[in-house]
Amino acid sequence: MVDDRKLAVLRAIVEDYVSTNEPVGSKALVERHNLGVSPATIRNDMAVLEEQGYITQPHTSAGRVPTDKGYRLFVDRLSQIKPLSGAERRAIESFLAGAVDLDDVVKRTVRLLAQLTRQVAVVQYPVLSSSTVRHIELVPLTDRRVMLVLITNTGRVDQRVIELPEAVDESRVAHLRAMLNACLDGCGLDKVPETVADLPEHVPVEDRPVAAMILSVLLETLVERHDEKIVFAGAANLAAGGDFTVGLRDVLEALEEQVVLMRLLGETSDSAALTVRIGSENPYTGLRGTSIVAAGYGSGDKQLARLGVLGPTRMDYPVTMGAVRAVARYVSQILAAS
Amino acid sequence: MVDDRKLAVLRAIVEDYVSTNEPVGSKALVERHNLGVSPATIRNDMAVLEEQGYITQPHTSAGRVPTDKGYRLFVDRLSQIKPLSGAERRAIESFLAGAVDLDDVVKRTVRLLAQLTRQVAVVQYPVLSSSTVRHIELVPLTDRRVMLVLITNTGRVDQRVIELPEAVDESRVAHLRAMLNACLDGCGLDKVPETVADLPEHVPVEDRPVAAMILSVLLETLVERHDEKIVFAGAANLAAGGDFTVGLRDVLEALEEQVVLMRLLGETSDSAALTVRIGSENPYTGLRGTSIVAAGYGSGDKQLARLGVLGPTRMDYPVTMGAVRAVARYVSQILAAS
DNA sequence: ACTTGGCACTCGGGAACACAGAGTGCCAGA
DNA sequence: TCTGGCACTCTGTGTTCCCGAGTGCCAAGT
Repeated sequence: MVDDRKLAVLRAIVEDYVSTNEPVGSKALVERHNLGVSPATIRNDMAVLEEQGYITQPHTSAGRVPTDKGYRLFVDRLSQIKPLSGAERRAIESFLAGAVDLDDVVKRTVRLLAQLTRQVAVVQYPVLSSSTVRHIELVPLTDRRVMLVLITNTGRVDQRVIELPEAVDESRVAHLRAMLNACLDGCGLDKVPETVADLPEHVPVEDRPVAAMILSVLLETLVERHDEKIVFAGAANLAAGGDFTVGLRDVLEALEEQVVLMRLLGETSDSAALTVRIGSENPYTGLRGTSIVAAGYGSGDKQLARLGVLGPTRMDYPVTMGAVRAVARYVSQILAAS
Repeated sequence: MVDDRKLAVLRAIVEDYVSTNEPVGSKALVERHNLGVSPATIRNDMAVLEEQGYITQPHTSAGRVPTDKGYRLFVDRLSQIKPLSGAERRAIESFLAGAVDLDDVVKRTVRLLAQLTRQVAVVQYPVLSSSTVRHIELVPLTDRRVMLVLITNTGRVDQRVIELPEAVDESRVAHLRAMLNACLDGCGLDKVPETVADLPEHVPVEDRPVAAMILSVLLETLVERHDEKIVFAGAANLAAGGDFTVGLRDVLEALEEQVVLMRLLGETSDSAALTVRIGSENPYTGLRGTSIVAAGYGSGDKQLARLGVLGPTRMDYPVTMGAVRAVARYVSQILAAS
């Protein structure tokens, strides 16, 4: 039914359409690729492919365009991820190596990815729950107010100002701080709730309200900030290729909607592998016409979060996938080293 | 030469053009505004205004459109900043009041401003140099590596990982930390360099290389992060109004170019007042056709940074200016309170 | 000196139309 | 199963035409 030549035709159609952005016809196809058969034969194949739903024609008697299903087949079976050139690899490496802290790593990564793929890049901050507590700091601001700073082994720093129920002097704060660090240093963030559960009982009675308040904020911080933070870059690339003159608005909206982005990147996050979501496979309405290529990254074997790019369905999947995979690997390296 | 009625005509043209987005002709003008004269008279006035460069016609025999110079005159002399409604004020207040830390304040502010003005909002993080050191923390990560965390009175937290020239144990780190805090607590950030200048001499000889390293990173942090951080939101609004179908790319690029944004917001930052920069007054090429309305904000009398919106030259200046001013004030309040 | 009505003129934008070109589907023959 | 040929169907483009909104100017009125 779908023999080898038909697959070759589909591949050729995808490749040509991606590079020219115009519906591709049977004649042009045999000219550009040496398929060894005549246009008429191709036409027959195309008719079959269309019936199967892999390609479609914008109007009667125009060339064919791949459908989402066609792209899917292309990605799954017809294409090979294209590795980056040596020069690109070196560029990535040196660019990422210059990062000074986690924020910087993320910022550089997202820019790099955007530039490399000429698409919109999206990077999720490392998920807290798979990291461990490196240090907890309590900084007295006034006598009824302290700042809680949480530092993790991935270099992430979270801060919250806490309004205390009563005035507390420095030494009590110092004591609480010491206690917190003693309990939690090196503790996995997902373990924190159970670890602190009975902590208030080990505290002098008069300190309990304060301790309870601090712990509740600490837990809140862990939960709320869980994986809330996502950054993107390269929105200008959306306006570049002639695609998206319509729908651009929706895409921009989705990009600013952290929740939507989260779901796009994360919904498949059980696997660290390269994930491609094509057009209508996408859960979000405004993102028909866009595809997402994402990969997990993390230090060592622990997966921390995901990153990827978002672009028109009509994108160069082999190259994009290569870039995303490479960047994910390099970021993992960098993070593992710090 | 430019008498009252001509000014009234200019005002009417700006108002009509802003609301309809179509060149406005003499007839429509007398219909919509009761100017008490005939279209022919208006035509004469318009001819003069055009000669003076305040308005122009896209093609011979089309209506008139304000020039940048025309908008400028409108903003300076013909319009009154429109205060927000009570409901809007309350909404702002409650929305900003929910912020938990500085990051959150900034994030909420930028979203609020974007939503309020239906334009792209831009907020610069408070400039470090006008804040003071609240606390400095050194966290040992490994024996040759510490994390430096700098907390300011505005709630800003900066972090840097430092590679030490030699192994250092906890107690030495604790000692250095104590010393740093003793010296710098409450110190204005702009005063830090001179304050720490002779610090290494007060340190045991064997600690000097480490101390010097830490101080140099601290100074770097102050300088580099000086006012580097800017966030924006509402890019989707660009695609909304029919403006910008062309040039959108440039605008998006500018938005991601921190440096450009900085200059746009900051170049007039000597004054805390409301600043409007219209179209070609703008230093950046890609931003012809866009205007910027910005204001300084800060706690108390100290100006910390600037915020504003960026939109098409054809924007509703009175409303936008009102919104920017109001938000700047509320943010200042919130920051002063924390 | 300013305002007004009248009038001829100028464009831009939309509708109607024709036409070339690319592409298809189908059929009969190899 | 492939191929060449042929008739057919579209889209996109260019042309022409016309309407309407708007202008500039002039001469007359206040």
